[in-house]
Amino acid sequence: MPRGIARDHDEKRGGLRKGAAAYFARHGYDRASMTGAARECGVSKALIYHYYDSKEALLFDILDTHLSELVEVVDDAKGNGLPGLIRAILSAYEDADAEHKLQLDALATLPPEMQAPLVAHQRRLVTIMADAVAADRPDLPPDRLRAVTMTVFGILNWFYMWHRPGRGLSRAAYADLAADFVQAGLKGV
Amino acid sequence: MPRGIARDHDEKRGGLRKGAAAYFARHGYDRASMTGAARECGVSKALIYHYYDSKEALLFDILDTHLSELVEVVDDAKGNGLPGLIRAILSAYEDADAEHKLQLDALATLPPEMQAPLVAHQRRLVTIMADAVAADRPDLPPDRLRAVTMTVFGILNWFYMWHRPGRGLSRAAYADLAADFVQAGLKGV
DNA sequence: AACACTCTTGACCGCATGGTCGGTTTTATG
DNA sequence: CATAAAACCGACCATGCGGTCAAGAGTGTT
Repeated sequence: MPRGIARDHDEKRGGLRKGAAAYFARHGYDRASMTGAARECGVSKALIYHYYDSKEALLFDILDTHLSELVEVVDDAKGNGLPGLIRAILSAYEDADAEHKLQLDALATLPPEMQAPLVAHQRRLVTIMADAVAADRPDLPPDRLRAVTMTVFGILNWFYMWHRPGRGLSRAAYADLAADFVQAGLKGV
Repeated sequence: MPRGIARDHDEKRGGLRKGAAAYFARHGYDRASMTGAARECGVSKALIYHYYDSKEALLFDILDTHLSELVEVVDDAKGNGLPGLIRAILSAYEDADAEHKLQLDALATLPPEMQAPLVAHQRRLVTIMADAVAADRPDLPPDRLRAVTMTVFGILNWFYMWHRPGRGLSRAAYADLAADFVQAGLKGV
């Protein structure tokens, strides 16, 4: 038997994933070229195609890894109530701004069969959040519960669009503000 | 002097703007081809280039028209307080889902000098919203005022991502819920 | 009627892109 | 040490894109 896969195969792949995610997010997935992503990672384009079958497969791996980690974080935090969830999610985005941005504006470009497992992850996040909201407001009918849940995600998902590190409230300070805002808001609907 | 511009020039241009916006939004601005947009509008690609200098110029006109109308609507509604503003914005998005989506994910692809006037419109919207928030909570320091303002925009801008016409709460019902949520939330920060 | 210009088109062009290929180097395994 | 596959690359290819062009049809003005 000849040599198998390199010992650092997974780390290399991870490096490409991270580098490509940053490049894709900065330029927009569609505009970003594989040649550019390769240069950003310091490798040849052909090497990326050694690790990934296609640009789409690379994007899928980026999003799948990101969403899996997010589900894990949220799963661990669901015991701490709605404020705990909000803080956990904002904190998890800390080093994943690129991946998060990609999720919002490139996921839809994948073919349905690749989208499906990613959407399943998203649904799990939504379910956990909805449960946390329902714990505070068990009286809400389903459609209002869903509306409030998506309202919370709107707040969280919008954060990366306006927040500039080092300016204005810190991430942690905003997490506190958002948690307070949501908890108070919940009493008003 | 020979003939001037056709009487229906502006309507034709408006039709292209609307058709192209829908097509761009459905496929994503970068993926969407001018050939496809032309087919959607029932004209040849060359004709679009008769009305617009470039794909970017077309995008600019779509966004500029949309944001101008939005500023107008918001300006008219700013007398009705925060809830009035929220309802006015959600209602204005009613027939502008495509334009709104484009604003969020394609504006950044324009060159800086084309972005500038559009960003100026956005800033005007933010200012008006911030004033409405400050009217309810004049005690908020600037960075918290800004954070709360962007929180409200997060709620509003996320709406199109999860709402499916005919399912769940109606647009108007959600506008009421969002207004209540924000007003209550404001008391908690 | 004659003109000059707009409106409209199908065919075409140069270029950047996603992806491939043949080859060289490296390395785990026997 | 031999070997077979993995790791890696520069050059290449086909396709689809934004944009152009030459030409015809239609129309307000003189």
